[in-house]
Amino acid sequence: MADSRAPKYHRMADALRREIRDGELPPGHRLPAETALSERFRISLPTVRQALSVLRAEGLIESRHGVGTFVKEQRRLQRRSRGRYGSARGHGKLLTHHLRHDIVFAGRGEAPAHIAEIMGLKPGAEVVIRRRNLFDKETGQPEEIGASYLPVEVAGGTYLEEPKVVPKALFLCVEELTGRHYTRARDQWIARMPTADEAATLELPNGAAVLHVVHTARDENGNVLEISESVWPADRVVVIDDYDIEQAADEPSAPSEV
Amino acid sequence: MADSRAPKYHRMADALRREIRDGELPPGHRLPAETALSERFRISLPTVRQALSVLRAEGLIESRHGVGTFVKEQRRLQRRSRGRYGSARGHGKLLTHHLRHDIVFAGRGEAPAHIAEIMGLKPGAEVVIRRRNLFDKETGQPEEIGASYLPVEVAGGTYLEEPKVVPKALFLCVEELTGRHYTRARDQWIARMPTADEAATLELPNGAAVLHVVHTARDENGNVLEISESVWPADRVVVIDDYDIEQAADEPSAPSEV
DNA sequence: CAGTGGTCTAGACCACGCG
DNA sequence: GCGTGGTCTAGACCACTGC
Repeated sequence: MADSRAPKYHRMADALRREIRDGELPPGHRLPAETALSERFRISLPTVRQALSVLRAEGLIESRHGVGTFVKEQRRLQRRSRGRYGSARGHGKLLTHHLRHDIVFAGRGEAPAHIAEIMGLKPGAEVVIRRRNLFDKETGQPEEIGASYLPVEVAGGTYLEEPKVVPKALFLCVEELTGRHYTRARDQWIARMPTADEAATLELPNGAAVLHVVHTARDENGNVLEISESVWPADRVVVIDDYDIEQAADEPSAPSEV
Repeated sequence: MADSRAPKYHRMADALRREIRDGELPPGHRLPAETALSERFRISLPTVRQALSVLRAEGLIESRHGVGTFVKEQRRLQRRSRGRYGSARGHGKLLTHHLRHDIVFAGRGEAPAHIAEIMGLKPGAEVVIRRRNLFDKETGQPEEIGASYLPVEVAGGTYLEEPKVVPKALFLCVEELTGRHYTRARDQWIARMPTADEAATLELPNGAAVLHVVHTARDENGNVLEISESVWPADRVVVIDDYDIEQAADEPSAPSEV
């Protein structure tokens, strides 16, 4: 860490990183101005900015134009993936009651390429789409971008095409409407840089990544009932999945004499 | 995208990004030297470098010191999370046969803070640790850093303390050795910047993120049997979870005459 | 208005990989 | 030796925020 042969911006980033981790620079604290840091570390302004850009990419600091550079809250908020069904089977409640749901869109639309591919449809085929943005009820901060894609034969002509909050977990609505059963699921996890739209919606600082999960649910015949995807600001969340582990089915039944 | 009021480095990044997406700059292709890009876009060298750093952070390009800047393979390799048990219950095989396992360490050690906290132990308490690095068998490229932490009362004195590849999925070993059953699990997903060690082990380019999952498995009494964590290079993988969706327990049993 | 970070330039020198 | 990207400097001007 204190390698004196390391680049200056690297050593400066290390020094500031340590001060942040050790609490000398607590969350919310304003760092000295770049010109002040330049004098303190005896490093030129461009190099100071390079060091800060490293910490910005790590999510440790955040710069506000015209205001200053601040130590970010390091607390990651726990967010629940929508990929679990066990608890909702019991009470049917949504797990996101502390978030405000904004239905951005609900109705028919063209399936994005990666969705059409999973569903086995041609690119641009029509599906039922529900888009929503989720905000923290207290701070108003955007916390999640969500979208659900349902085949027309599953959700066409139902209230799922209407831009209203559904009365219970989406999969319970689909099962009730179709009589088909959610049987098997696949979650695909990706971390990547945001699109311009995502960066704007989630109010992401420059260089921040997103965590993206694509959840595909199928019935017992392998037909897709629903694809839902969620996009979170990567540096602000830890996404949690709780689930039961199925017990061994082929476990030999205990011999009676043992 | 083509906003003429956008910063130069942003417009240049957009232009190159489009050329890469459209295949004009195919994967593996070498970009013109920074000096050539500077002339082509009529942008100063530092600003060209700023534009390239954006694309580097997105994982679209990779620079090799003294050689050049190249378009990266955009294929994300599918990696399976170790959080699923269903299929392994059947055949007991590991799902990572296309990867080479290097056991880095196996034995007693101090639990890292976040592991000790989940286990309800004091920081630095002794646990059984198994660390491994996984490499692609074909390319030799590092693909995953893995670690498993087991309470001493679970794995102490067993062959799990020996630095050898286990004969089957770890959870089957633990169930066999202890007679306890994996019952409930929690996965915690995080995307973050790598530590210096991780960046070196995974051969990550500057600014690349990692995808990190902490998997906690408990028995029917809620006691931790195992915590396993995996760290992947975020821009090279999509991590897949397949699982069965439990059917409604309160579903009315089918009438016999139907 | 003063102070801040954001953008941009024109250089210089070094470190690396390769022929 | 040559061309490459990596590091670093000394500036300049602009855009934003808050007083």
